[in-house]
Amino acid sequence: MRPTTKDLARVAGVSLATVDRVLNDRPGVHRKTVEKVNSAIEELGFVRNASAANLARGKIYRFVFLLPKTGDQFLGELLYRIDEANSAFSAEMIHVDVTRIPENDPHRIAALLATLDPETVDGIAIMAPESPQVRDAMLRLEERGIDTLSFISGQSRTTGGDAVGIDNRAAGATAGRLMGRFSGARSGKVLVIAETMQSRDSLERRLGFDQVINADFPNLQVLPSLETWGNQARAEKIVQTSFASHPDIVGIYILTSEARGPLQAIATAPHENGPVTIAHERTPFTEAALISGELDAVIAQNPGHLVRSAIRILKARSDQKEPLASQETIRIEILLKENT
Amino acid sequence: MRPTTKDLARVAGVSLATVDRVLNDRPGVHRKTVEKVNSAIEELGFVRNASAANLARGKIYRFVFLLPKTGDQFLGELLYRIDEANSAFSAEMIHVDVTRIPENDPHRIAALLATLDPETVDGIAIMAPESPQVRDAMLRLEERGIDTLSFISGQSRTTGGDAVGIDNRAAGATAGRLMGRFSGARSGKVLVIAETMQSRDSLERRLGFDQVINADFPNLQVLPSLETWGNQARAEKIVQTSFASHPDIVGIYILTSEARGPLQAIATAPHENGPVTIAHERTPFTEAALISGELDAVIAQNPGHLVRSAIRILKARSDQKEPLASQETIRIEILLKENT
DNA sequence: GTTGAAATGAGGGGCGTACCTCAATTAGCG
DNA sequence: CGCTAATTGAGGTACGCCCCTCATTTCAAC
Repeated sequence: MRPTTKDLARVAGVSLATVDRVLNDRPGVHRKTVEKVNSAIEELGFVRNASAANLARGKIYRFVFLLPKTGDQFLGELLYRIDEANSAFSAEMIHVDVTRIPENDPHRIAALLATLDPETVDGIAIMAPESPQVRDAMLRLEERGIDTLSFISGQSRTTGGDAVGIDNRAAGATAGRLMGRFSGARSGKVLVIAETMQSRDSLERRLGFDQVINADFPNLQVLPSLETWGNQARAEKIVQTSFASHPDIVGIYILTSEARGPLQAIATAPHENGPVTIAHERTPFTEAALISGELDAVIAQNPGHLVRSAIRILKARSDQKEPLASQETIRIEILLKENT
Repeated sequence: MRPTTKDLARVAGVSLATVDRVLNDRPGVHRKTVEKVNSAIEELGFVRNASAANLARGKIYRFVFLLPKTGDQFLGELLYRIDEANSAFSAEMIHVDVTRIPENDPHRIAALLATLDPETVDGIAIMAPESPQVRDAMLRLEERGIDTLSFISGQSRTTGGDAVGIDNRAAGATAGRLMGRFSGARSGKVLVIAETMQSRDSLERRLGFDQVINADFPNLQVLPSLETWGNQARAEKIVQTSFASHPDIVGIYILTSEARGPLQAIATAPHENGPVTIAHERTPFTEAALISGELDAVIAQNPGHLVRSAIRILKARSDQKEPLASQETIRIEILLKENT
């Protein structure tokens, strides 16, 4: 039988009321008494029954995911996983909501954050490009008692709050290592394609990529990043131009989470050499491309894990507990045809 | 406010007692009445409060991990993660125990399984080489109401029960792909080192490895598997002999979860070419070897994830629920220096 | 209609904890 | 010593559900 508060009271030689006061940090307990209870906890190995506590409290966890309004297949995957988690965690009194806002409108994001009510929301995971407005709004939310979390792409890690997502510099470096090793002894140029290089994430990936290539693969020369701006026609044009002016392209690195546009552009552009092609994020499209051989490797982060991790961290914060660090580290996954 | 059983009773137009009968599959309820309650559940989106239910039931989950008596750093990691999970899940009334048995003694394993009492144990995760005795014992356990799970290395997947672990053929294939790509255009031989090839896991990995190499990398020739039998002196001898008789070794694949012995053997044996070296499982040793460059890649499965996944699956089975498939799939991880 | 079985209702006690009130005891201070 | 403040105890109610008992109603077969 597991020890209960009754056992604690007995062993500590105090009343249930006092045990309760100590367990819940209520005031008006003598220092000595607190210690008596704490050593009884030690002695018995008492662990509070979370179910009973939450039941008594009537505790419901209400979390929000703030996501971009528009997005690619990766975002779709996230939405699906949030939905899935919502069902799975419902029995544990965890409810998750999704709010979507144009991601390039930091003012609107900040405004929305300002309207959140601690009575209605316990915590929020925010996926938004770095901006002072958002960062400030997050800080103010914390002050008002709503936990915040940078989700995937985010505010700089120095905010104090946690962040869920991969280290993009390391992800870029991983892509760089694969690019270098996969292209073997061949010399030539490497094309880097991004939707935009405005974002911190893209910059970090590029940085990591360049570091590895420059340090260990002098046979490769990384070209300036091409930006598609999410425009297919433009993507095809810039890719075509690149192939034309660089006949010695041996590698292509697609920074963007939506690899579809660039890959289609590459497929339609005439080129040779079978360049090594690496992209980010597992989506139905990249998965198919891996199988077919259009892609040689995909650097990914598990969307389901990202979502559940964010939820667990917010829950732990709400419970004033430490999350299990080892469980909440998002791995930089490397997907090949064989381990997809 | 979340709907409770009271709301269900009201909406369905029945009493609390009947709601309870339906929710817990108790007999003596008319088909029509069951339907009334079920549609009320639908209508309200009722989800049973798992905390309250478990509290009322006095439910405690007691699981056991059956692990080998002797093992390497990977086993140590597993033990640590089990301990960690035990603390983390304690508040949710989940208790985990570890029992260790010499893994090559299927009779003793079967005997131990036969002694388990459903009053004391709800489920067990078993890490043991495939054997008819163990498989039968598992089936009998299931009949007696104790859930069983093949853990990491296991009984063939056709047992009916779940299994937690990676697809070893795919893991071997992944290693093969990396070996092929990393060795570039070079031609030569590939050394395969295992502790033993007796186990199903080793065979499957080798199979997957060979398939990929044979299909896509005709420049590589995979040598017969060397077996160290867990003996360091022997490991060094066979590695040395291999290097001596095959001057053109361009790759080394260590099947064994303990890469330490083989790697040390390789380090002490004179060789050239800087062969591509790939091993399995992340341990302090393989991690260091990745950083130092002694290893080019590691194929791994996350020990913490394995442990928690096993626990969650056993819990779900105990609750008669479906586990979240996407969360319980163990990924075949590829670790490079950059994403360790 | 009678009868027996099946179905349903009403109600209570309990799980371990939170949170509240009020009384009782103790400690500290002048 | 008396007085106030600090500390502690006792007890109750609640949370949502499980599980049990006993009575009552409904139904179907005769």
